Amino acid sequence: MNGEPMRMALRVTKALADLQRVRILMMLRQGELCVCQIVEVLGLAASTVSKHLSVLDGAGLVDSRKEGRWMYYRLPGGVSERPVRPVLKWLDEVLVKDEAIQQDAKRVKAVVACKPERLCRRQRERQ
Amino acid sequence: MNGEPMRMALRVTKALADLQRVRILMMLRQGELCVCQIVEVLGLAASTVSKHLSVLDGAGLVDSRKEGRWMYYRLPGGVSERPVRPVLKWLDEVLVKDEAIQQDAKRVKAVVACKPERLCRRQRERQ
DNA sequence: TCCATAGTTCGTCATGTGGCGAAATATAGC
DNA sequence: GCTATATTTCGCCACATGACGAACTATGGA
Repeated sequence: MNGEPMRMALRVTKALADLQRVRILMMLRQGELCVCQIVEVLGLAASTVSKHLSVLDGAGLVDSRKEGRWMYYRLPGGVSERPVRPVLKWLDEVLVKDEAIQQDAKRVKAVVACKPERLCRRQRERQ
Repeated sequence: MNGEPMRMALRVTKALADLQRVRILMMLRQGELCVCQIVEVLGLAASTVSKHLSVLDGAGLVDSRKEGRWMYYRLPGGVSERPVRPVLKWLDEVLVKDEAIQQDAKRVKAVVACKPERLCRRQRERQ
């Protein structure tokens, strides 16, 4: 069984081949976020964001934990970090200076200041 | 002007998000190859391979030179290598043990033993 | 137990991408 | 210059992917 490495590698590269997913990964540098927080920053439907997160998860690019009704995602750490570490490091280096990424970072700061509960209510009321 | 880094990064990740293009990059570790040699190993139409190469080129993942009627592609070196070096290194590490990649390597060895002229003739006659 | 609600899954649509063969382009050799 | 030919570009088709809203699932609190 060794067609695995290629399948793994492609899962990672395909996961990284999308603007929104890269934005999510960069946002997670600031710490774990729940889905509604990511939704708030990206401005996409929750279902869309959830799908993106499952793709990132499938590629081992995020870890997650459930806390009550909230699902928190974070960059992988420890053992799970190993295989993807170099790619994430590269992305980080390349994108540090990206304007849009810096803007996202600001919005993340604002968003983590709210409790997820408030965010979710705002999102519901918005439509 | 600074939305550039993201556009660059996505060009790279999208270029890497395809099996055939990854195979090509791994093949080029053994040295420069002309299009017909790559066609021979991948078993795809020349037009398809050419398109893949232009995507890789657009992402800065290959350099090229023209020699007569033949176009040679190689992994980037020197200055052009810099921005993508870490990703290529990662890919290399992940895929060293991949069976399919090792098989490709063998076929590359066989193919570089022929002169491109012979290869091209064989490909023409094949259909 | 039942309701409210965060997140996921499903169905659908528009767009993007990879494949091919045919036509176009560029170069070597006559 | 003309012909042969390696590669690229173009037009087309089939399939993958990202977006949404609706339906579903699971969890906390009344």
